[in-house]
Amino acid sequence: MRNKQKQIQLRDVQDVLDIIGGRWRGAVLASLCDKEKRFNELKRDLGNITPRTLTKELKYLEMNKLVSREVEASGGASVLYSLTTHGKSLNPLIGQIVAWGQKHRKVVLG
Amino acid sequence: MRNKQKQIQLRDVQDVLDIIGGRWRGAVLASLCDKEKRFNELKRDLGNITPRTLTKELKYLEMNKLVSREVEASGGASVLYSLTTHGKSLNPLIGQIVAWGQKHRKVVLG
DNA sequence: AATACCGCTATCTTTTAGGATACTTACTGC
DNA sequence: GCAGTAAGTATCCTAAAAGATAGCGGTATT
Repeated sequence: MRNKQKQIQLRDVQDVLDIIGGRWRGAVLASLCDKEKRFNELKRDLGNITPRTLTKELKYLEMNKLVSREVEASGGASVLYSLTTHGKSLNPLIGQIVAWGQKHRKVVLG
Repeated sequence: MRNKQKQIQLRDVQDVLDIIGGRWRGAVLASLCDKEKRFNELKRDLGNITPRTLTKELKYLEMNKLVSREVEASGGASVLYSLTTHGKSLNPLIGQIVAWGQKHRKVVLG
């Protein structure tokens, strides 16, 4: 049983790393933590992500219920991406990641 | 300034995800959180990782001072991999990852 | 001497992620 | 009606990650 538990944990770790891993997903989420954003705003924010990749990442995150996409009804074309409640629950996790990252840099460089 | 801060955070997130990200690294670390292990023990633990990949991941983690490798002097060939102090500092983070992962599965499936 | 396990390394192939670039549709303002 | 911006799609290409498979040097086991 102990072993089964462990297997589940490993699966959890892999799941989560799948979600926030990769070159961009974590960054997209982190950027949306700040506030909701539009497509091109995100694009600028992330520096040199290509639209193709950004689209894919956003779709993936939507599928995983972390991000919601809403078209603003009236006015010009404008789509808002924001974190869902579930997505927001990642916030403390990302906070810890950032904190550890800063510590890590010191350890490796120092 | 606010924006610069944000840039730094994004870099941190990406750094960390580089380390614990990918298909296997997080799982290797999580498995070692439990206790120190030998090569084949890790291999069995992780299910279907190939030796080639496991070797590479372990080397990477060693380089980043997260894992230490020690050959047991006497007796049969036996190598112990364990977390360094720095590696252990990842423990709470991994704990949170597991916790969030479990919650996430419920949200996505439920 | 034969078998078997440990800790790998080597080679080869497949899969995947992601970049580059161009194009499209829809609306706004002039 | 033309340019500009937003929000993407479509197509093609490359590099890197990881899988499959085989083998090797050592030890210990019988």
